[in-house]
Amino acid sequence: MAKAPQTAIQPTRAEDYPEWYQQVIRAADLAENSPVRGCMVIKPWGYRLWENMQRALDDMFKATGHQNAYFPLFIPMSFLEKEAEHVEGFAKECAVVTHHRLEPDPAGGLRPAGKLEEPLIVRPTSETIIGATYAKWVQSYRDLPILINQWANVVRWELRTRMFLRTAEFLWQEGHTVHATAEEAVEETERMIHVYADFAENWMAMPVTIGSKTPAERFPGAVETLSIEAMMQDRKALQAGTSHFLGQNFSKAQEICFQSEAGEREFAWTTSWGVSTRLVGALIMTHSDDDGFVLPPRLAPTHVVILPIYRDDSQRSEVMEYVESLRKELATQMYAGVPIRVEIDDRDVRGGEKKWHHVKRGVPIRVEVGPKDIEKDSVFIGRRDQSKSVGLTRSEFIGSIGTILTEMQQGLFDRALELRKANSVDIDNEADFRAFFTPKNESEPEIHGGFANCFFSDEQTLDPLLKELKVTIRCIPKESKGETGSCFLTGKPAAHKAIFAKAY
RNA sequence: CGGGCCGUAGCGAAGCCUGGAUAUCGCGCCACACUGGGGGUGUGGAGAUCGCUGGUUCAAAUCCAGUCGGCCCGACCA
Repeated sequence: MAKAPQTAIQPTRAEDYPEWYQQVIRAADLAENSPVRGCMVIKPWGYRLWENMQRALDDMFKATGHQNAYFPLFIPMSFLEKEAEHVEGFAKECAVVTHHRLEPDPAGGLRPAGKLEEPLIVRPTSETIIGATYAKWVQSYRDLPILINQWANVVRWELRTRMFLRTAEFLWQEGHTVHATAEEAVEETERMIHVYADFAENWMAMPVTIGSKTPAERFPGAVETLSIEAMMQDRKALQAGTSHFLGQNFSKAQEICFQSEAGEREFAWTTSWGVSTRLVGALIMTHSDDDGFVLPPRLAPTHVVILPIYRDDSQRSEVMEYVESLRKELATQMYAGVPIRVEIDDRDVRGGEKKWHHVKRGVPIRVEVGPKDIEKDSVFIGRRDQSKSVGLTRSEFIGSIGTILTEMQQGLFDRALELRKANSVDIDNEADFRAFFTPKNESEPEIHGGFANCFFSDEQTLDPLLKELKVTIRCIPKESKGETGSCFLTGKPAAHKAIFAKAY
C-alpha cells in the first residue's frame, strides 16, 4: 500500500493558511485561474454551490417585496462623474471601453478601431446607471418605493486578486431601492442587512456580526454602510455583505425626485445592498479542514453520494439495482424543506480515490454499499464532519437522514461560533492591543489575533497604530450601540465600541 | 502599483549558478495483468516547441533585455 498523505490538503491550515486556501479550491474543483488576469473560471461544482446560494437569497429578496430586473453592463463615463465621493472611490479601478471594432493591423494581428465618442466603463457597481433610469421612472410619491434587485457580473480592476475573495470580475446581486422618506430607506437598509445575516447564519452556518462602518470604511457616497462581518479560521475578518443607506446623495446627483402628497418637489432616498461570490470564499474559510472543503448541508449541491462497491459484473448489477432503489427512497425524504439531493458515483475509479474525491469536495454524507451490506440490508455511512464511518440499517439511515443533516448544519455553525468566541476579546489599553495583534514569530507569523472589542474616541487618532499593526475597524456592532467608555488608546471618553481585526 | 519569490508534461518538482548529445523524477493519464470495503501492485505506453518576444553564441531550459502571467507581503480595496 502506498502511503497516503496525512491530510488530503497540503499544506495544512496551520502550516500555510493562504496556500491551504488555494489548494482547497483546487482539490474541491470549485474554480481555477483563467487566461485573463485576475479572472477565474468557476467550475460546475463551484457554480452549483453559487446557484444554491442565489436561489436561497433570491427567495428571500422576493419574500421582502423585491423584484429582479437587469441593467446594462456598460455605463457612460459621464454618469460616474456625477457624485463627487463616488468618483473618488471608484474611478481608479474601472475597465474602460474606448473602441467598438477590431480591424486587421499590418503586423497580421488585430487592433481596435472605431473610437467611441464617449468612453464606456464596465460597471464596477450600478448605482449610477440604475439611478439614471430611476430618475425617469419616478414622478410622484405614488411611484415609490421602487424595490429592485439585479443578478449580474461586475468588474473592478483590482491590483491584487484572490480566488473568490477578490477577483477582477465577480458575480453578485445588487439591490437598488428608492423611497419617499429617509425613515423608510433606513428601514430598508436594515431589513436587507438582516436578510444577509439570516442567510449567512442559517444557510452558510457562518456566524456574523451586524454593524455599521465608520466614515473611513463607508461606501463612497453613502450616509451609512451596514455590514456583516465574519471570522475566518485564520481569525481574520471578512466582510460578507453590505447594505448602504445613500441618503439623498445619489438622488440629488441624478435628479431622482418626485412630487409629494403635499405637492412639494422632493429628492428621493435611496439604498443599495449586495453580496457576491466572495461568499464562496467565506464558506471555504469558515468550514473547510485539512482534508478539503466542508459544505453546510443546506447549500450542498449534493447531500448524499452513494458509492457502490462490487467486484464483478454480476455483483455490479445486484449492487446497482439496490443502490438505485436506495437513491429513490432517499430522494423521497425531506431536509430543510427540500427533497434530499442524492447522487450515485458509479465511475470506474478506485474506491479509496473515489471516497477522497468526495471528501475533498465537501459532500456531507457518503454512503458505501457493497454485497455484504445488501445481505444485511444495511449501509455504511461516512459523515464529512466526522472521520470514522458507521454502519446503519437501511431503514435507520433513511429515517434519520434529515436529522443527521440538521445536526451537521448546526454543528458547523456551533463550531464556527466557538472559534469566534474563543478569539474575541475586550481590550482597553494600547499594550494589550499591540500584543493581541502581534505574532510571536515575526518572520513566519503564526495564526494570531482575532476580534478585539474596543472603545475608541476618534478614528483619525487611531490611524497610525492601525496601519502599523495592519488592523482595521470592522464595524460598530449593532448591539454595542449606545455603550460608552474610554478610548483604548487615548483614554478619552468614547462614544463607540467597535470590532478591530485584521481583514481580507 | 512597489518589494520578494516563481513560470520546465494535467499537477508538483530537478536541471539553470559553471551554455553542448534523446530535458530528468514523482503523482496523474492510457493499455494489460494481478487485485478489490478503500488514495493497492506489476509490466508496457502516451504526453513538453522548457510562459512569450527579442538578443548574445557554432550552440540557449541554462546568459542578457523586455514582456505576460501566478503566489506572498505592502499600498489600494465600493
